[in-house]
Amino acid sequence: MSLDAFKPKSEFLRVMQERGYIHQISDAEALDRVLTGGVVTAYVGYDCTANSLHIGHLISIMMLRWFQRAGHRPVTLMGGGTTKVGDPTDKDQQRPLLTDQVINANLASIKGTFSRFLRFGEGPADAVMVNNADWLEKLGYVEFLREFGVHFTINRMLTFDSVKLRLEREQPLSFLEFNYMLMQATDFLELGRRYGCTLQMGGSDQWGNIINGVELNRRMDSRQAFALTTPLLTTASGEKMGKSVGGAVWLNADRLSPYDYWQMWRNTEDADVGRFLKLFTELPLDEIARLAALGGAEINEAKKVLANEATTMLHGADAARAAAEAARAAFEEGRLSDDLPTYEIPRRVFEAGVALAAVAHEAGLASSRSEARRLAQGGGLRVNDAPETDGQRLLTAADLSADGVVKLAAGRKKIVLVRAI
RNA sequence: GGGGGAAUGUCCCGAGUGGCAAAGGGGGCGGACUGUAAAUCCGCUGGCUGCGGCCUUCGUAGGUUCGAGUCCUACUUCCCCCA
Repeated sequence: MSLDAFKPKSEFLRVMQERGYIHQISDAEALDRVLTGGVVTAYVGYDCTANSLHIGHLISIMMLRWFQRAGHRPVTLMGGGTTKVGDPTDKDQQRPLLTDQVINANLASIKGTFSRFLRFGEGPADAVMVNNADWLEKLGYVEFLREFGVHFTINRMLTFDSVKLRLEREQPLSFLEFNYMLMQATDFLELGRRYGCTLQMGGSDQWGNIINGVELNRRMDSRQAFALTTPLLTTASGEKMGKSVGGAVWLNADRLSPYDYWQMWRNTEDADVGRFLKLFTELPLDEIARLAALGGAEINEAKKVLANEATTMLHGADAARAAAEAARAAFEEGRLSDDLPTYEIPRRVFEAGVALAAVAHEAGLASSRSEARRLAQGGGLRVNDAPETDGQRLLTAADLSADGVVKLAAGRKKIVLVRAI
């Protein structure tokens, strides 16, 4: 099964292959035939453990987008039901169980992201969003066991990585979590029955879970279904991708500002530029090849294109332009811009004087006051561009500009405007 | 059922004669060098602080001791050997 020699005829698989989205396909030739034969329905599942998706989800969202562009129907499956159980894949221990309220709030908060990438509606290739709580919660335990449990052997389940790794790492795997893969498999079956869905996509870690669904479709409904997974996204230096100022790269603007999102892309390593342009923008391949070939400092132009394109897709052209301009002003001219992250403090606090470390902490430049003091001592904290090694130093009205703003920076790239109100 | 081991800084791996805020890595953050890159070198990496200190950490709960990550008891989870 050499995918390298595989020459897909379908538009969708051709794009997937050219742009580097494919890690494994269960039966590439057969899937290719189905895709050239008419409209196909495919789904990706998303759990609701947080109130925002993050960059790790973006690659699969882009796949659904290309899928729709090729004339097919994407389904986004929200794991309202499966999140109650928790996917043990890649986790050393069970996560705290989430309540219905939290799960539903998360689900609502995530929904908006998809509408930026996919066209939803009633047409044949319009995207559909479903929640697996709709069918999973109706199932009774004995019914579940009799209907689906008979199709799974413990012997086989123990061979899947999600289970095997936990056992090998000497970590407990609860019976609750052990059921997760059955639930995901029944999702695939249910979507096959409801929407004629025959393809499930996801990250490479989902391969085992997806294959279970493929087999369940065959055993129970004699439906031929397919699995397609993407490679794990890492940077050229081997890091797992998904870091930005202070943590995960969230897709919701209230968790990571468009400016910081833009910055994350702008700081891509040279060696990743071409790969990321292919995965996270829709620029033509020849244009990407040209950009990725830029040498030396010129490749910074390619990084800006990447940041502009990716930010536009998620947050819109206006937000992307504002982010690009704020970054240009801050880094290329040393000017301030209103689009830089801002933190507000009552003016009278400045008049009384506040410890620099306290402000730096509250404005998000350090995770504690102690850390802010250490940052200052190490020479990484700047007030209005002047290094300040004493975290105890008081900020006063004298530090404010005419506009009532003081610029704080942690390192070269983290800048916050503290505004007196 | 019996016997022997293991759990450490809430990111990970890991050392730890009863005096320990606890060695060393990795990761992360900051500095230098650059191109807002990589590589390299250097520093920091529990919280609060009036900088004199105070508080909270070594699977969980008790106990011994002036003092416990270190000793004792019970419990939880995992590994190995015997049945």
